[in-house]
Amino acid sequence: MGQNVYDTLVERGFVAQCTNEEELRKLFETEKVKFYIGFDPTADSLHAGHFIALMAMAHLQRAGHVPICLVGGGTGTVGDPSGRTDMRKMLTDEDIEHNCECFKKQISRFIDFSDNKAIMVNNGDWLRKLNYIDLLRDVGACFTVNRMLAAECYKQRWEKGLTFLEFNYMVMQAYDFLELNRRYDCKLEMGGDDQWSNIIAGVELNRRKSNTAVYGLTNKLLTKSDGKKMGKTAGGALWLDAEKTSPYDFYQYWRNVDDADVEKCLALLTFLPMDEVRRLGALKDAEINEAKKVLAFEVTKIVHGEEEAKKAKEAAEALFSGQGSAEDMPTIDVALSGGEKLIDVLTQNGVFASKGEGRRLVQQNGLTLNDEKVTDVDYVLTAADFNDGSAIVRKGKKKYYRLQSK
RNA sequence: GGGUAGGUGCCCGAGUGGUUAAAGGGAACGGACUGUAAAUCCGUCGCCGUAGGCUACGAUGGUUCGAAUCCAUCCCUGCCCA
Repeated sequence: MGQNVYDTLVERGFVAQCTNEEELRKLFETEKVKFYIGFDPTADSLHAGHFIALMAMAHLQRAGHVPICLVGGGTGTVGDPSGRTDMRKMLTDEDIEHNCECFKKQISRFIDFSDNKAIMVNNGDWLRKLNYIDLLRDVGACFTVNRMLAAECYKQRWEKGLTFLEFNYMVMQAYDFLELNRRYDCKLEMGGDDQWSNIIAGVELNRRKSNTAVYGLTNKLLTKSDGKKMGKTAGGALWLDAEKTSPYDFYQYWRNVDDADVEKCLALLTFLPMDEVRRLGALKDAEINEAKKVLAFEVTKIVHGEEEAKKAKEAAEALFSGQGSAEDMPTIDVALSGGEKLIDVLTQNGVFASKGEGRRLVQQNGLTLNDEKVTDVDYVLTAADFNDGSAIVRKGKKKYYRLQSK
């Protein structure tokens, strides 16, 4: 113990920008700080990008501070333009509500809400009731357009145009911070580094309206060493929902991160002590695979639980070490009535997006059935392909599927 | 409202009457190499398929033997002016 959480966050690589490092550090020492992070309900699951924020939140909670998890039932109706080149899709009220519920469930898995150790709020509760004129007079007067226009987060939009609707996002988020400060004495807002403009807007609004000193802190975004965003898979985002990204795929994602990113990920995404993180991160060449295994296991454990993490790990090791006969690969039921073409079956079950893709894969030697390369595009499945009712299909090098005859 | 530049495949972006399923790049996918890494190299990259066909260049109509390319109307976006 003893280390200031602020330093913990710095040491683990979370901190990108802070409004006032010295005062915030002091604040952490002198009181239980209520702090908030907002999550806009843009989809029905959180993803890897949110996870890093949740980890930061968890570190602070472990240090005795109180997280306020805000789901953006109000701000979600507007859509944050920060750093984006395109306008966000407008969501229906039903979608927003549904997504908020999904977020709440997921957040509850990472943050301890027992005994008022954390608070969950929805900004729709206050934003949706606001009266336009009142808000303009009360809050709008505190912002100058000149300053807003200078904000970094809109730069991307100068080419494409920014709607007035989106331009207001910053005002709403700033208002959230003011509201949370009034309701809960919330003194700190955190968020991804892309939120910096919105966060300082809130800090300034609090000062103007309440003459209150509050703070802002941004987390580094999860990027690869080459600067590209991390947490993207072929199918899009790396979701925390097991239905959208299976624990196995989730495990594999981290198992395969670049060498250069392993240490950073261990620090940000696991609770391992830093000396262990550094030890693992220092491993070289093939050795670093050990670090990746630890990373994948630890992250999967936090997100999906120890059971699932073990299963994912075992499945992966079985598949990659020898001939895989693991139970945990995606299973496809096949009703053999004679004449089923392998490609058709796999296409129908979404393994290929189209038959053309499957045909191509076979032509390029990328499809394996029970450890034998499939060379015939029109290969027809027979009972002989199934051992004990199942056949193993491998797509490319790493993707396995089990066909099960019924 | 006026002027002007645009809307092309997952994304960016060339193309301006036939040889264009549409250059180039990125992403993605497969192969080689490896450490289930990166980098690199090779291949693929609308759908169905033997040929061949079908669907596609904002939308709808039209001109033409033939249109992403020409015309009309409409929708959307940027910029400038009001």
